[in-house]
Order: sequence, then structure tokens, then C-alpha cells
Amino acid sequence: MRDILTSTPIESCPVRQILTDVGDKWSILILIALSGGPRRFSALRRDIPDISQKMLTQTLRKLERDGLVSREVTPSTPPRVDYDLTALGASLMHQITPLAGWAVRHLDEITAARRRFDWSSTSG
Amino acid sequence: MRDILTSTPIESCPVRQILTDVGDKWSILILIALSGGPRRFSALRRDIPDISQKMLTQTLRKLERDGLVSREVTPSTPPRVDYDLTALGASLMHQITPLAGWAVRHLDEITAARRRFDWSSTSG
DNA sequence: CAGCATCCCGTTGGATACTG
DNA sequence: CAGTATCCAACGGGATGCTG
Repeated sequence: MRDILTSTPIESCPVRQILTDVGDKWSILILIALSGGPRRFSALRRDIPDISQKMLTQTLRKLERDGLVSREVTPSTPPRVDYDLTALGASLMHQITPLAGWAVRHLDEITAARRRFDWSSTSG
Repeated sequence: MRDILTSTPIESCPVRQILTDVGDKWSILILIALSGGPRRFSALRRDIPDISQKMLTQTLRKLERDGLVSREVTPSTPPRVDYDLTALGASLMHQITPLAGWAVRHLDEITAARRRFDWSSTSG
């Protein structure tokens, strides 16, 4: 597996592509919110209280561009926009879920490792 | 699942923690390189030609701090440092591998979606 | 309601030079 | 060989104000 690193340009490493894609500040939170079912723009804002309107729009556009999220506009007044996971997005979430499980199970371990590291840097 | 978004502070979402951790520019590439077995600093530089020495050091330190990578110094002249996955790091990679498989299988689909999106933005 | 446009700052990461 | 230190450019992302 190691040879894929040198044999291909960095950018084309598929694992890296999706991790940098979904590894930004808001993408997974949006995907998690949408995995509960379709959701309007304003509903997503309530789901993720800390996100700014700019970043929600921007991240949704990116996810739509990647084919992970669908966007359906109802041109009423006021306008209404529904977002949903595509089949591709849902299949990605099926991969993320076990990873989430791992994260939950091992978060304490990571936190403990950090404490040990910071401690032995400070004192010993 | 959606309620974990509002019921907890953003930072404590475990999925997000590991994704922002491993989602930076170099972490996974290093973890992939190390999943082939222990590796010296200079060997890692060769495995990942584009990485700067600064970022290799920095990222290795972070991974070590998180308990994902071990660092063993042999104080000879010239010095020798061996890096390896810890048990925790290896178990994380067991989660990443299926995700990598997904990425490889669906990369074309994502690329196609992007082309469609960019095309319909430009013209029609 | 669901955006877009602008300004601005903090962080990430690259280039380069030096060291035990 | 395996780092550390410094400087600097680029990008991500927050705050604010305006619009169909």
C-alpha cells in the first residue's frame, strides 16, 4: 500500500481526497444532520447552531457539487430549499458510521495519550 | 443521531475530532506509509516526496501525541529515529481502510458529479 | 427565507537557514 | 540524520450588511 504514495501524485490519493473533503470544519456535521432525513436550510441552521450562514451555504454547495447532497428549490415567496443526502452521500455515511463508533470508543484513549505526552513534555 | 449536534458542544463531537485530526494535509499519508511497517524519518520523507521536513516533524509529533504513532530514538551518530503505528494507530487504520475502499470505488462518481455541477453552472 | 458580497483575522503550511 | 527556528504567503472561516 505504501507504494501508492510515490507512484501517484499526492492529489490523486483517493483516501486523502475524501478526508480533506469531509475533514473541513462543517461537512460531517451537515452530513450527520441530513442522515436523519431531508432538511430545510433554516432547519440545518438550528441543527448546527454555531455555523454561520456563509459557511452553511458554502459547505452545502461543495457537498452538492460532490454529489453527496441534493438541493431542491421551491420558488415560492418566501423561497424554500430542501436538502437531502443523495444515494452517494448515504453510502458515504454508511462508511462514516463505523468510524464514528471507533471514535466514540477510543476518544478517552486519545485524550489520555495527549495528557501523558503533554505531561512528559512539561516536567520529566 | 441529529440531536447529538445540538445537545453537545461542537468540539466534543467525536467523529469530528478524529476527522479534523486526521483530515489535515499529511496525517493519513503518514499513517498509510507506516501501515507497511516501522519506518525511519528519512524513509518517510522518501515515501512522501512532497512533504517538507517541517511538516513531517510536526505531523509526526501530533500523531505521537495522540497515541497513534510511536517514536523510538537511537542516540547514535548520526542519530536514528524509528516511527511505527501503535496498537491504537493500527486499529484506526482498520477503520480507514474500508473508507479508502469506498473512496476508490466512488471517486469516478464524485468526479463526474463535479463536472456536471461545474458545467451546469457555466452554461445552462 | 435563503442566500450573495465584502472585509478581516487567525491558522496552516511552505521556504530557507541553522544545529547536535 | 533528524531535527529546530524564523519568516512569510495562502487559505479557511467569522462578522456584518444587503437582496429577490
